[in-house]
Amino acid sequence: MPELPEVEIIRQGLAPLVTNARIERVVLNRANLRFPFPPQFGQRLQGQHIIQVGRRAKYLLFSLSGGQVLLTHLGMTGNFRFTRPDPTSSDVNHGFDKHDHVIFRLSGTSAPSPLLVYSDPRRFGFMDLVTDLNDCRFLNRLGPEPLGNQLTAIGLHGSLKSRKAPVKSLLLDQSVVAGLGNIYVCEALHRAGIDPRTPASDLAGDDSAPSALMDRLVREIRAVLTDALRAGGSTLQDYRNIEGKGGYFQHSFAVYDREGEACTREGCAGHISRIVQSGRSSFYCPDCQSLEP
DNA sequence: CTGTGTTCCTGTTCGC
DNA sequence: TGCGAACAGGAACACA
Repeated sequence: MPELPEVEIIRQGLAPLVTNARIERVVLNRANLRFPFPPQFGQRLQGQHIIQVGRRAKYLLFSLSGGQVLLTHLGMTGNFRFTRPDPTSSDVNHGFDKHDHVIFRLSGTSAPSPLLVYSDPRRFGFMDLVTDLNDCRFLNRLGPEPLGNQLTAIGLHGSLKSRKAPVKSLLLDQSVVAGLGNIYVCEALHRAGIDPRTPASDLAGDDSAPSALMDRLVREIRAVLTDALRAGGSTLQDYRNIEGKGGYFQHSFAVYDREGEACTREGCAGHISRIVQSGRSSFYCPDCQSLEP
């Protein structure tokens, strides 16, 4: 479940290996992932050079020499790796498996193999070829990036003050804050001492200025993402960086997937609860995450 | 517009 | 041991 830190780690690993490389050939092993590939997807990529690898929210953006952008979303289980089929291997699948859906053959790469493979068992990921980044249905409605200075307490206050839905649900909404997923929303709310069920408008308060708690929330969102980045992301089952290695931030989870375990906050004797909000698990400590702002 | 529920998909885990 | 059910969840979409 790659969220912002995991996608950013992949971007950082991929960028030095593919920047300035040429896409020689693209092989699609199926017609669609979550969505159909765009028409002539492979042909339109072939012969183009990769100018740079960027990221917006959980999207990877490969800028191409022809001016277009290859947009990829990893969904739940999407991943990139380089592979070199070993001709002496007895592996009848030549190093590929049934979930390797897209193979990019590159030239001019410093990677150990010219074959960049996109695998995605659950196929929640997708790819698109975008002509105008300012007119892309996937990017148009995205909210501010939480790292950098786009996300502010004032801005978040403005987005949440009129909303009655639980703050947990809204932080998962990519149009409110871009790049958060279930893990980091749970962790940020715990760090900020906010109950995930709190109506967003209660958190925002009546004032036109952001509350201290809103300020705290923004700082904790940044902090948890920064900590996760530093740890190389979180690996539950699928996530791997471009070198095939997992991150280790999962060992620093305070609440996520810790139902029944002791709260790690100093001085708190609580135990982590799991509830379901909008069909998703929320993990929190009932003792130190308050419903009252 | 807002909030909620459904849907897609497969691998893993759990209960009987 | 085996089998089906439940679960995991990003985000588009449908709906009230």
